[in-house]
Amino acid sequence: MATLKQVAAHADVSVQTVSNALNAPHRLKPDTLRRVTRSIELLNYKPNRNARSLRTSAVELIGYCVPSWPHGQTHLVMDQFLHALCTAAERTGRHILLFTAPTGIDGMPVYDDLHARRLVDGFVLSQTETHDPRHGWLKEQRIPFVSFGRVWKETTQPGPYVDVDGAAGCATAVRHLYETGRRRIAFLSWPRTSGLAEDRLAGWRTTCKELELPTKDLAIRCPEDMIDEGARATAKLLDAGLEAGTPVDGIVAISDILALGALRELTARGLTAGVEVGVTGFDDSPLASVVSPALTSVRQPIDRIATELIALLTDSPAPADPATGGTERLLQPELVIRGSSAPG
Amino acid sequence: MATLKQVAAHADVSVQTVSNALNAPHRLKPDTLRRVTRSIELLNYKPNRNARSLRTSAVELIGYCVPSWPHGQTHLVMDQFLHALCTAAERTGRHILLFTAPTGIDGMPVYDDLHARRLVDGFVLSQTETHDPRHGWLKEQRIPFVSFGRVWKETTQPGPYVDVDGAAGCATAVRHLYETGRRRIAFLSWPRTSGLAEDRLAGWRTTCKELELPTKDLAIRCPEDMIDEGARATAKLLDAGLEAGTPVDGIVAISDILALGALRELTARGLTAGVEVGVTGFDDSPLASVVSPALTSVRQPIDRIATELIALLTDSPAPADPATGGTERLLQPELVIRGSSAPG
DNA sequence: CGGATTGTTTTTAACGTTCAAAATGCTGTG
DNA sequence: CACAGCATTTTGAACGTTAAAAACAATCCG
Repeated sequence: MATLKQVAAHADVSVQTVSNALNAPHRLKPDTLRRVTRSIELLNYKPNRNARSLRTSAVELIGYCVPSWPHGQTHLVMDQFLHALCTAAERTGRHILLFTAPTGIDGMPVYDDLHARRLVDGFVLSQTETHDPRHGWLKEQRIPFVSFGRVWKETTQPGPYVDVDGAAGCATAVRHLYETGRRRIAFLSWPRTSGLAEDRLAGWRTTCKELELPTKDLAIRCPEDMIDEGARATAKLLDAGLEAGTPVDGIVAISDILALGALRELTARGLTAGVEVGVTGFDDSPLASVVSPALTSVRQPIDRIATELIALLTDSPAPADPATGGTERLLQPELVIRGSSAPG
Repeated sequence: MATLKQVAAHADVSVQTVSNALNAPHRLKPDTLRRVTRSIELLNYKPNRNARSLRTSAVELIGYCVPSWPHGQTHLVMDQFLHALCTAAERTGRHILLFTAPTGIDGMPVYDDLHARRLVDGFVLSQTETHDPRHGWLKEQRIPFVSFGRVWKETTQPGPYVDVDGAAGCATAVRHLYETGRRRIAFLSWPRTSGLAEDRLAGWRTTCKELELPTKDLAIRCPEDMIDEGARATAKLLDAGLEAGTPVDGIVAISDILALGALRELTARGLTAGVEVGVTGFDDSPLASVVSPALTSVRQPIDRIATELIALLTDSPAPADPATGGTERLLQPELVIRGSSAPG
């Protein structure tokens, strides 16, 4: 494996000149640059990143803690997210280093260790919890990080974040169902403990109010994100609607999994999603396009999220430029319309 | 951030002694060791990995190329796999570095680059294709790697691998259906181009022959791994069975997704999976336990796979010990029985 | 008691890069 | 022609660690 020294000898210049050819080519006389470049190519020289990092104390690696999920639950778009994050990191010459850690504050020693040993420059957090302690901790330790997801119910965010406007996403879903003629639109949610859930729920409620649609008894909290729970909640909604003579004709689900449950319950009752009842999901997971009728779903702009995460983490500290907007980015999701809400 | 030098000064020993305290504690006098250890803790010293790597030229990082999937397809167990891989790597003090690369031979320069710049020591490959060119290439370049998945249709494997005995998995599934009284067991497969598919298909066919069950016209190749395709194939099987007066009563699917299609078609026809027809999937993805009836599925031993991958990659070159079995490991999957094959 | 043996600690020199400062060469100016 | 000013290149030192060899200390044996 060629080293700077060997390239220098080959090109008959000093070691530093070769280094400059790579890191500050404008400093070299065009002629020298050409000669050095040729030697680099000839010897197939690749700079040793460890030596570089030792000198500059920057490793160009970003830590990401691979979430471990409660049994039966999976992040259906995690592979998309990781791919996007990698790609975004690579665009800046960086890479993603995976690690595992206990959840919550118990995991912080691991983060600290990775940073102290100089395995990573900083972290991308995801799976932000309502009172996530990690952000404050990292900030206190002055360890660089950026979060995918806001820290809910805190007055101030303890660091830079990128998030998706879940309220807006659900609002769009409600409006879409309204435009396709639905007038009694229910919401399948998660337990109250999740800030994420409250955000999306609020989007549904506000928009229904705006459109003068009913909301009473139309929001159901499923204890877990499972198909069965979605089906059960849907059954409850349909039954109550029939009894009262005001049938539900739209269902906005907080996740694709719950929406799938709704689809299943509809099918079981001989109803067709997209005809009698419009259904939307959230995340546009791979499942959405694979079921039938295919599921209308709110898609998070994953590539954009990844790009912004990397930018916030690696760009020079907080350009107070109001145009790019400091260190907080709220991105708008997009509704992908398929058969479950509008047949044909 | 404390360095060896500072710790050495604090403990009043030489730098090398501190280094030894960490890397070869048996060489120190117990008394010295105690003193040094105390200083290390007091100063909260963490060795700088870059400096270490520079000196030893081992980075303790393993590269893994995050697969980018054709639209609509996802590896439903990828997050489980990554988690297991991380954990296994961490047990040996290593970590996983993610990267992206073009598929096939076009991606090799990326692998070469990462290795040459000393960002990684070696690679874990997955998504092995039938004539995967990567293995041979890496071997030629003497870049360490290990593969999850065999290279099919080659006389010799160009490197160490771990794989799951798909034929055995399907055989188990067939036997299980047989034991629950099924006598006409079909197989939902993928296109012929996949070695993986042929392996699993062979397991089904052989076992049916052994049990003297019919196989003619009972294997269907779905062009894509999608729920719809599984449903369509199932419909075809059920129709043909009815016509001939010999109804299909068992379905072994090569993936959970296809099995889900089978479940859907059964439901659509008013049949109950696990009662009239037994259905099994492959991979035990999160979906399997979340549908209803829950899906019986062949589970790959993911943790074991990850452990063996890391072991093969990092252990001293090929212990020719026949007990642990050289550099090729074929692991046995396990059938997870749920309602889709045996109600109640 | 001398010398070999073993156990413990220190010294010296690298690993491959970049930073900061110094040196060199060149151009133009008075 | 002396010299300031600039562009280009080289020198020397450092980043934090470990390998190898050397030094030192303690123990054993005849």
